[in-house]
Amino acid sequence: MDKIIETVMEKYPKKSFEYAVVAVDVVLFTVVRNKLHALLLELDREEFPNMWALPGGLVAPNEKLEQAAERHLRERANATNAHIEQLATFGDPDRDPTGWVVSVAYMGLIAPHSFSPKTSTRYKSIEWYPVDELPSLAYDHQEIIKTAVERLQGKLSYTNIIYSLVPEEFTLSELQNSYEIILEKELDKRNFRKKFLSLDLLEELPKKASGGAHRPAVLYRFTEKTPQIISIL
Amino acid sequence: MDKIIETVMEKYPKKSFEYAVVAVDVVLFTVVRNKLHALLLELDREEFPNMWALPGGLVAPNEKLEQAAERHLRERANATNAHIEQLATFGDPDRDPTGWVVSVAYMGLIAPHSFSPKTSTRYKSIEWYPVDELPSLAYDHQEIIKTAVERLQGKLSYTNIIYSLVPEEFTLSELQNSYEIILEKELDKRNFRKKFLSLDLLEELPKKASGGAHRPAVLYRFTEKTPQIISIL
DNA sequence: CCAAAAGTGTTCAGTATACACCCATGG
DNA sequence: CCATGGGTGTATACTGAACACTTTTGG
Repeated sequence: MDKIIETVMEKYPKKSFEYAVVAVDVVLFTVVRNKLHALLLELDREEFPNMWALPGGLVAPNEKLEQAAERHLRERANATNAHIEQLATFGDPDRDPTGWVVSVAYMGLIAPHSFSPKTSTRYKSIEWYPVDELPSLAYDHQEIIKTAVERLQGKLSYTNIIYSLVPEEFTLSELQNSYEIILEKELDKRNFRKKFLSLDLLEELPKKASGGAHRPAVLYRFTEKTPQIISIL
Repeated sequence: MDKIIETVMEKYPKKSFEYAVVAVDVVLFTVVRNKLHALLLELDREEFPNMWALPGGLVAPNEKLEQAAERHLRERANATNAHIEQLATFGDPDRDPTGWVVSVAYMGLIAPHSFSPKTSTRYKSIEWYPVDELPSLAYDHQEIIKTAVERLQGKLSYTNIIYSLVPEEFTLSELQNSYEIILEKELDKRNFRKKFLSLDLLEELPKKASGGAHRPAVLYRFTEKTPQIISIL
């Protein structure tokens, strides 16, 4: 698989083609340090000095788009088991100065600390960036991230996908906190708990969270981790 | 522009490529005869005997994806002024037997009778088909239509896009009828009128609809035809 | 005993739903 | 005068929003 990609890379021309190069880019989100973060790679190319980009790359022939997105997340960032879904496709002729590259963007969601990003070749570094403090971004990746944030905010309100952004076990306060950070608004604690527990998506665990100088919180777990349409907030 | 496309068509190989061919396909919807219809073209190719396909075709280099979608609607079906938005991208390696074609699908909405489809070369005929009585479809166009119908149903409920599916002037009953057909459920007349009029999207016209053996209905018009997020039903 | 987060119910307002009859017209 | 679709109001249930104090723990 990688051999094919390298072959394509060598042939990658500098100008427009009659055929397009098809790429995938993934906006991988997680919530840490009270901010929504996206995973970014620092480019090591002269055309883009000190610029960052989304994890992604070419799609191989005989490869499905979603598989390509998963593969690049794995190869570039060592991330597996993220929930990913297609976001939108960006194909403006001038979006990549090196030629006609049509990029199918994906949104990925992953629980914090569930993998350790490691730099791959061709990149200087890999970093989680808060989406409101992004560095200088290559291509149209700024626009892609903006689209992804809006999609995430929208889907939080009518689906259960939050399950892929929190750890296996979590407290209701942590869950509420994730919503507040992503939706950028405060929620009422009593209303949130009442509503969320009534949805029957969670099971209470026998143990409790400890660790602070305060009353221990009950730990919960999602009973089902498959996407569902439900009115949440 | 067309010359470039023909050039690409001639080179269109029979097997996989390292570069993909990028195409657009449009699911153009309208509501007529109490059914949701999609526009289809009858193929004239040996590989697909008696099969139908969505209007669409290749994207030219230096062309934006959405422009390509509009152009193909125009060239293949003589349709202009449809509201179109990107739906999803379909890129499975085996979705097109002739090679690796990545298709960016669009959803289009157009008022009934607002254009006259005319057959272009390379197609035997062009026809509106009810989405629940589709003919045999080429490629993965069945799946694309299914995705489009679901998207349309979803967006009707939280946006004002119905404006692009009804004529310039319409009665509230016609509007309600469009909702009922697409959402596949009956709505209460009094509640529908109360709700819709309270949204302040419509203006009443001085004239009335005539034509039946019954009381003439007030005609309305959308005051604004730009997409908005609003809770409708 | 103090600080910190966990946990818990009720009231109110606004919105969604259910429901039935008279009106204006053409034929 | 009759068939057809147009047009109207009220009562009830439900849901979202606002709001403050007690509990449990660690230090």
